Amino acid sequence: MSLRHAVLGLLSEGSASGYDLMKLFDLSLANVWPATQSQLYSELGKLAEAGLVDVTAEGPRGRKEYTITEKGLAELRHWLTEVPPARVLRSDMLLRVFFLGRVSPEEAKAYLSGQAELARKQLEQIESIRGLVENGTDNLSVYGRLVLEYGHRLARSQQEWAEWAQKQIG
Amino acid sequence: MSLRHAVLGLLSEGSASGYDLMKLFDLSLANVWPATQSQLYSELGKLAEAGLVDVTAEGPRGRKEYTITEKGLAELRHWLTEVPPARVLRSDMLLRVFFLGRVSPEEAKAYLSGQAELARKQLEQIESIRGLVENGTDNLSVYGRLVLEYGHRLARSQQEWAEWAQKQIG
DNA sequence: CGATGACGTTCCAAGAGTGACATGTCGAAA
DNA sequence: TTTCGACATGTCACTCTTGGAACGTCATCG
Repeated sequence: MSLRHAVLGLLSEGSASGYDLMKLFDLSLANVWPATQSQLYSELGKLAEAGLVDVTAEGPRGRKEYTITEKGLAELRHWLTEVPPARVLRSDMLLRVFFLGRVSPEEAKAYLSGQAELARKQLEQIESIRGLVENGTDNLSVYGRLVLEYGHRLARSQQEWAEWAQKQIG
Repeated sequence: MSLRHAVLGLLSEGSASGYDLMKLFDLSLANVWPATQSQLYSELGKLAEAGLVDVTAEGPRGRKEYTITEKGLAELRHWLTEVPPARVLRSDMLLRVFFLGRVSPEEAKAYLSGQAELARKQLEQIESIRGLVENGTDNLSVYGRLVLEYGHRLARSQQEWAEWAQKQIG
């Protein structure tokens, strides 16, 4: 049910077409709430039907510009302040750890060291992105930096954990 | 596609019925890969059809005991060692952070402090669970402790981040 | 002028996941 | 003996997510 709010959130920063939103998704929310093109367009349709957004302009190539309505804004605020975030952590990576006893200690260690390496790379990537969005005073940038910091801490934790976990084996 | 491997993983530690697996899920994998009863039973059906598990006994009340086959074990090992973990992080909690600019700084801070509190509680909970599974030398316990440690570090990171983030606002 | 690449939308099939409902059996305690 | 809680499986309808196909437009470069 959160894709709906992701879309409302982006539209609350300014009107956009489905195509625009796709690009926005890719460069801001992609790591937090991925969505495909087909999902986006169908969600926009539903949102319009529900009166949470309006089509406020039609451009060339059938372009439709969507604008959030008062009702949509109210829904967004309601979600932000009153709906408790549902935590559903689903981690393929951790699931495997449970069953590492099924393979040799060497293979288990290899898995964990692979994860450490992956986390290290991600850390680097985040640091490089950080430089790019250092300035930027729009809401999405300001709060996006908080999210980025979260990602940074998470990646560091993950790396340290994976290194620690390797030592626990064998 | 991972529920399938979660089930194979549990069955690799010993035969069990759907009902048994449900309980196992709840107390070990629940925080890593939640599953509902209906999902479990239908997955067991598919697994049996695919020859990755066998029904090796039928007990009272229609109980069916499932046992992993050689083919199933092979699939499990293949997944563990050769299939790269797909990382899909989807976080309702972080998604909201992006849009915190839509509400007042006070509300934004309240949200973050709520998250800090939640992480703190989770940390406590993990510490209490830790005491319970301290001993236990079966594979699920040994590797389960690695997962628990991950959860512990994650919760601590999250708490610290939420406290830090609050200070960035206003 | 023609090709190409970015723009832009819509539809569809299939698989996952959710939550509720239906349908019983068995053992033990009141 | 009735009733209750644990045991036990299965089905249904719905939503979410994925990935791809199909279709067409506009501007620009050679």
